[in-house]
Amino acid sequence: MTQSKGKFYITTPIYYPSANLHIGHTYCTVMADAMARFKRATGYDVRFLTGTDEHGQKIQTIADEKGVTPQQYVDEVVAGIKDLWKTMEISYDDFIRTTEPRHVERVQKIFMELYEKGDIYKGEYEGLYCTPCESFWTESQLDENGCCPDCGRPVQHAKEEAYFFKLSKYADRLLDLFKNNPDFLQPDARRNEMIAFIEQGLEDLCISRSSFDWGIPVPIDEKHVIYVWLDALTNYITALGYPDNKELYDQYWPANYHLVGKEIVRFHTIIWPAMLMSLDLPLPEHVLGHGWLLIDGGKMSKSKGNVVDPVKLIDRYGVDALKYFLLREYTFGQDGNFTSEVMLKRLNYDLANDLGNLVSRTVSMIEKYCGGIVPGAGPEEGPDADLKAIAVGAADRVEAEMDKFKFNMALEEIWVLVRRANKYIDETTPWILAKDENSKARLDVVMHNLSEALRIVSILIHPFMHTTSTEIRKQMGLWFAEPEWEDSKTFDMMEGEQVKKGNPIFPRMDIEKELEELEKLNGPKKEEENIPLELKDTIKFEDFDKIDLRVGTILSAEKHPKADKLLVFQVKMGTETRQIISGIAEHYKPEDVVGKKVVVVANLAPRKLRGLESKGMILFADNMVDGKETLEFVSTEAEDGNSVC
RNA sequence: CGCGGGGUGGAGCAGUUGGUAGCUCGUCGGGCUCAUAACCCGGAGGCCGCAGGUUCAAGUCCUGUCCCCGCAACCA
Repeated sequence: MTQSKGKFYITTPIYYPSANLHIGHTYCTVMADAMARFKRATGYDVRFLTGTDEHGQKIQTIADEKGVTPQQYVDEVVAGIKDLWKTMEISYDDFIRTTEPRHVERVQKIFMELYEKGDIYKGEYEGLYCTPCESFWTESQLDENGCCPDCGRPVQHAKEEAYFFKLSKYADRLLDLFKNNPDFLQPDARRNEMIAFIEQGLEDLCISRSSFDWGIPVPIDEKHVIYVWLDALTNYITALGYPDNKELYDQYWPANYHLVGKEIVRFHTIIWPAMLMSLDLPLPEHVLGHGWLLIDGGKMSKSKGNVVDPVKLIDRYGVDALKYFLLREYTFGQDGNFTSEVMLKRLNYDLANDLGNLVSRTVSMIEKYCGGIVPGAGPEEGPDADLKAIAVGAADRVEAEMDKFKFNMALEEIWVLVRRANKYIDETTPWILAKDENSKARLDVVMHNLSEALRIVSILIHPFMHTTSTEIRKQMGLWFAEPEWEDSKTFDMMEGEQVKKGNPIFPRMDIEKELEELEKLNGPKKEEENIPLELKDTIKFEDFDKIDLRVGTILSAEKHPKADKLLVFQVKMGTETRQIISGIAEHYKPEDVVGKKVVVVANLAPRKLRGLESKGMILFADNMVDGKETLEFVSTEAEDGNSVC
């Protein structure tokens, strides 16, 4: 075993269990896992942490809707998440849940530490309050008339008691952090964003809430619960036992890498460091913000119905295929497009054609020409030297790329070797050598060299796809030995192993057919099974009856002078003509809608939109055509002013 | 002048500190038959959005400009 090169602490975000995880979460976790395994393989003392962030109003609301307690609700979802990670063979060392007593207690201690330092104070969340909306607004959020941006009614100055963290106090030190440590946050582009954010002025952070109670109680004030920042971010140290059981903490903190999505970079590079500064603790060495997986160029979202479920892909293609694809296809830090076709192609070309086929042809030939026994080394000829050089040097190149978190390049380096080995077969033409008894010695050398190449490949891919690695080693007669990273830097280790042909490690797929299958898996099947729609809360008939729907005719329409997305309509409903504004400018030109008969919510409270009043709401149906969203009028031929029921 | 990302051969992308423009797929032609109709070789195809500037030298730095995409402001 290699001597330890030191500790390596890597974390994923703790995920919010308000829904099942999608491929984006999987992506992040797969990267962290690959890095953790790679670091373990190369001799580091690794700690890999993931978990779930389980408090907050949203969870409480969902649980209420489902008629269970928040704890029951998160227990169920989290069990599912752990199952997924188990299926995906994620090698985390610890899984922290923010509802666990160890976390709750430690967060409260940390709260007290900050409080005693004087960095938490009880203040008043002061703002402009809209009573009907139960919302606070800042000056800049108000509409042009100084009224509530939600309902357009006047707001009052109001105060609500809350606890604050003195974030502003650390602005200068945070700026220094970014300016003196260019490696702290990567990719670079994000750094400028953060600096700009700090320079525009940091406000103290409200870290408690009294409007809901699903959270960790503020230790000195039972009316409040600790809000997400202090609760969630601290998981990275509470999981290590800070502050009361510091053995692991002393061993692993500061984190080498926090892996996070680009949407939460700010929390991890401003709020989190500020809290650590206040606690007088070392800061994480690096925060890496990865990009998003986009579907058809847009964000994945439930409402678009384009969420990609990793479980379906794993069921069909296997864990290693999915991991390989995610790590190979995308550039760290950048958004990437996910489509089934791109994935299937990648799997076919790289895994089936290149790697799978290489294993298959090599094992076949050893069985056919060498009685299934890997021959020993022999004199070097022709392309041997080149193959050896690439094979033996691959590990260093992989290490260099992995140090930069370039998973795609690291895998590419391995595939350079895979392709070189395929080429080597063509160059040495073993099937011709086999025809001549005099070439037997050369044939043996060729088979030996190919076996070595595959042995090295099996070691190199182990951190990324260990199941495949194991299968290759099984077929190559190396089942008895654990892959050791350092062994990938030496040639000529094999002799006498008994190879055994198995099933293709990655069967080639018919992409057209697979696409159809995937389509079936996601699409119309639902209709047959009559799966209930995901709906808002059920309302009573009396509630529905409050809505007065009327038929109207659009007399005129024009673009809102001060807004891109809004159209201003004059709608005639029987005796009355009134102004209604809708956010459909991206879908309709004003001249196309004049004369349309529409259904209007006629008794909706008026509201100002960008300065103009809208009295009511026109109904539209959301329509997805070829992945593009359009809006269709809900129309009728009935007379203006008549009610719709 | 709200914030940010991006514009590189037909498609999708890489391009580190400036030094002959790469990869995968597709396409055209060829080779091979050990292998999962897989593998290997070769060709065609790019004024690196546009215009200036710095430099011996710029896709790579600077300025300006056009276009696309997120987010935010407004989608009752």
